[in-house]
Amino acid sequence: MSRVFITPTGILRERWREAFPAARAAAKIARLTEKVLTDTGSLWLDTAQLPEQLRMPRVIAACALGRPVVVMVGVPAEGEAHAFLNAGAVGYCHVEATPEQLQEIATVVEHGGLWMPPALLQRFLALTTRATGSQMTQVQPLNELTSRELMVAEQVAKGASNREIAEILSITERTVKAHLSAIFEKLQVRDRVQLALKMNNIPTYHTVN
Amino acid sequence: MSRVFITPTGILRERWREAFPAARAAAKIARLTEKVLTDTGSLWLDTAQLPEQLRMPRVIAACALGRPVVVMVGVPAEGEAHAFLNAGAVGYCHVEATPEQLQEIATVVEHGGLWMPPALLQRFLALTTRATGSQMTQVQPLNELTSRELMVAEQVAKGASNREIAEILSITERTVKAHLSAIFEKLQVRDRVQLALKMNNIPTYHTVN
DNA sequence: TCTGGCATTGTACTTTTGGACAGGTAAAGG
DNA sequence: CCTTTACCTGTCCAAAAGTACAATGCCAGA
Repeated sequence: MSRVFITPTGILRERWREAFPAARAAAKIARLTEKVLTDTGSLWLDTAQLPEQLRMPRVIAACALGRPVVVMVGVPAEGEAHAFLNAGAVGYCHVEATPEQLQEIATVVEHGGLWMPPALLQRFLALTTRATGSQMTQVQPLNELTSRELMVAEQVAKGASNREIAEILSITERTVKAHLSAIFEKLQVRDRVQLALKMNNIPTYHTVN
Repeated sequence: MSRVFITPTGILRERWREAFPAARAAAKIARLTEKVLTDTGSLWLDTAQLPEQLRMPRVIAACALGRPVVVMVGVPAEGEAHAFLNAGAVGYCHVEATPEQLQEIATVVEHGGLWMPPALLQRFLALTTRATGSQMTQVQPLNELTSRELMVAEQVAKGASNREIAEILSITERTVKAHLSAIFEKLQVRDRVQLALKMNNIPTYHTVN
């Protein structure tokens, strides 16, 4: 378990060292040694001094390493937080966070949690609730589906092929098709792509146009 | 620090005790003693056997106590997760979660983090992204796509057929296919359904299994 | 008991999709 | 000028998806 800080200067800040005496620093992701890459523990990305257009690529690159990534920023911004977390980061905090906070955050993200400033979290949840609130009604026609049909639909929603669905439900590929035909009819979609999107509450080509 | 489980039966499940040997159980929030109320540690609310209309009030009541609340459900549902977390809960998991998972979750929420199943978290973030309209978050290897390929991919993401895409982009259906082949290769998906899902930041069959 | 809905599967057929192989053009850069 | 890259198209083929028509078995409710 090791904490690694990616920061332009390549030097650990005082508070970082306070929080994690064993922490290491690197100026670039490319500089990381094999050993670090295979290790566990959180990865901290300092974007405070980074030009804006460079931040997202860095976050993505950091997340690609497979370790939980916390993005540290100079000025917290909601939109940016969205973007980074959506890109795979699991933490978003201020560069000047106190050592105690840093430790808390590390604990959280290293155990599979998500951390961001409480105020931001509040905003996040409010937003998603609103987003789904309006679309909850769209899930309604799912009631028309029989239990078996629903199982098929759920698999399609995850991108499974007919063969895979047949395998999973222990039925013939033919039967899967039969269910699908019924589903298309009931949900008023024309193919599996639109079904998959509908199951995920995503507007499709024909429902919007 | 104590963990308290609110469950209709008032009896701790096997795995809960395994996870937290010192845990306590209560049938109702009103039954909680003063001592418990002033203590710290997480509060676990079992809603599996609870009628639907009773759940939300319970969650709200539990959150009012000021301790981090984890809601445990029998059947995870996105809309419900939203609602509960928005009501103040900071954890959402299955009642049958393993002791190890429970411990992880406790660690996270007791350190100010948010915990929910990874797949759900994905959906959450994707949703907020769409809700806020921050398009800049088209992440991942989408960078590798050429402009034309991106146009095709975006149409697929909306559920369009090859013929429709050809029409929209004023090219041959054959060309659409050519672009699609390139896209599949670059994004590591096998068909248009998985592409559509990936474009919408939704985990697919093979990426989760 | 009869009926209707559900689940299942079959054969046969059409459409759509995706891949293999093989080109052609146009723009950008060394 | 030559190479690379993106873009576009063609033919051929195979697999997957989807439809039409038909049939069987189960089970719950009238």
